[in-house]
Amino acid sequence: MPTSEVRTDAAEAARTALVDTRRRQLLNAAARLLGRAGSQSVSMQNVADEAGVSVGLIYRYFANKQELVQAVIEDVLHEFSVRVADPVQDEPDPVRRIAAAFAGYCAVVQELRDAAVLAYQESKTLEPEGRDTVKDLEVESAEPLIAATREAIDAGLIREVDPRVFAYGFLTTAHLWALKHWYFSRFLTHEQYVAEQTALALSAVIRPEHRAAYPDLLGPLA
Amino acid sequence: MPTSEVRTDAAEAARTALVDTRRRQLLNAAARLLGRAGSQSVSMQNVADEAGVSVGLIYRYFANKQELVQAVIEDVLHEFSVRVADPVQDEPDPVRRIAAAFAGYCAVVQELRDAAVLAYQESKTLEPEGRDTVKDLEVESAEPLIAATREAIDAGLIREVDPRVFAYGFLTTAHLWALKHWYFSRFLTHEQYVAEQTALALSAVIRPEHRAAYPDLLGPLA
DNA sequence: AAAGTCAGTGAATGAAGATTCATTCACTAT
DNA sequence: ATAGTGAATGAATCTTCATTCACTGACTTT
Repeated sequence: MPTSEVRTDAAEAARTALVDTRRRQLLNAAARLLGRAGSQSVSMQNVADEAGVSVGLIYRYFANKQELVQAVIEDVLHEFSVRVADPVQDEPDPVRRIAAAFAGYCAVVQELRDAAVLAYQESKTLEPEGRDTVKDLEVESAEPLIAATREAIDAGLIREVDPRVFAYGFLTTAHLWALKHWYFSRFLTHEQYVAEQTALALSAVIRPEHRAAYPDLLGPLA
Repeated sequence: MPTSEVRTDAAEAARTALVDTRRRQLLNAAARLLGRAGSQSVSMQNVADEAGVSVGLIYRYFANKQELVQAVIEDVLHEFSVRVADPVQDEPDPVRRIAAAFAGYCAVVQELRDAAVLAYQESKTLEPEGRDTVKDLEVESAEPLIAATREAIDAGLIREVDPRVFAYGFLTTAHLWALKHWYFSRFLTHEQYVAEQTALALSAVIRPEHRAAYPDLLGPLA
C-alpha cells in the first residue's frame, strides 16, 4: 500500500470529519437563533456571525435558507426519536413504559427549550414537501408511546382509549412546557410539571384495580 | 337642531360604520391568508388583493404590517374569550361547566381552523410588547376553565389538582385538533375528538364516588 | 355650481437581505 | 520548491416587499 494512498485516505477522513463538524456547527448556531426569533428575522448573516464563519460558507452546506431551517427542525425531531426510544427499551411494565417515554420527551424539551417547538412555529414557512417530512418524523417519534399505550390496554392495565388520541395528547403536554414556559415556570419547576402531567394522564386511564400498583406515578392522585 | 347638524351626525355614523366594515374586511382577508402561509410570505399586496382593495388603503387602517398581524391574532383570541364565557354562564354544575368551556373552545377552533393557532405560529414575529398582550389575552381566555376547575375541587367533585395545570393542558387539547388536524382527521370527526378528549380529561380527575353522575361526559370510560 | 373633504388608488422609493462568485489562503502531493 | 485542490471569505448583485404620497373621483356643504 503506497504512502500516497494512506495519506489520501486520511485526508478523505479529515474532510468528512470537517463536513460533519461544520454542519453541526451551523445547525447549532441556526437553532440557537431560531429559538429566539422567527426565521424571518434571522438573516443568513446572523447565522454566519453566530457560527463564526462567513455567509458564503453556509451555502456550501445548505442549498438555501429554506433548507437550513428545514434541517434544523429535522435535527430536533430526530433527537426526540432517539432519546425517547432509549429509556423505553428496558422497562417491562407497559404503564411504566408510557411514563418513561413521556419523561424522555420532557427531558428533550427541557434541554432544547426554544428549539423544541420550532416545528409548531416554522412549519408554515416550509415547502409543502418539507412539511410532510416533518409530519412523518413527528408521527414516528410518537410511535413508542402509542405502542406502549396499546400494550397497556391489551394487558388490561388501562381503560380502552384510542391509543393515538391518548398518546398524541400526552405528547403535546410535553411540548406545552416549552410553549407556555412563561406561564408554568411562574409556579412550577420542570420536575413538578412532569410529575403532575404524568399523574393526570395516567389517572385518566389506569383501571381502578391497578391504581394501587403505581403510587409513585399517580402521586397525590393515587 | 339645524339640518346641517343632523346630516353631520348621519355622516359621522356612516363613516364609523365604514371604518368597522373595512377593518373587519381587512382582518378577515389577512386571517385567511395567514392561516395558509406564515406572515413572512404574505405580502401587503396579497392582503390587498384578497380584500379587494389597494395596498395604500391598508395603511389607513393599520400603521404597518406588524400591527395588522397583531390585530388578527388579538381578534381571534378575543373570539375565544367571548365564545367560551357564553356557554359557561348558565351551567350550575362545575364539572359540566368545565366540559362546556372546553366545548366552547373546541367549537371556535373548529370554526376558525387555521387562524386558531396563529398565536403559536406568529408569536415570535411580534414585538415583545405585542407578545405580552397576546399572553394576557390567552391567560384571560383560560380563566373560565380555571375558575370552573377550582369550584369543582372546592365542591369535592374532582381530585385536588393544580387548576392551572389541568385547565391549560386541557385547553391545549382543543388547539391540538387544529395543530394536528392532518393526523386526527384521518380517523376521527371533530365531535368524536371532543368527546374523547373530554372523557379523558375528566376521567383523570372526577372522584370515584361521583363518576356515576356523568356517564354522558365519560362515555366508554364511565 | 364652486370649494372642500376624504376614501381610495397604485406607481415610485428605499431598505433589507438572500444568493453569487472572484479571490485569498492553507495545505497536500509530486 | 511548485503546482494543485478546495475551504473560506465578503463585497457586489438582484429581488422582493413595506411603506409613501401625489393624484382621482365621489360626495357634502354653502
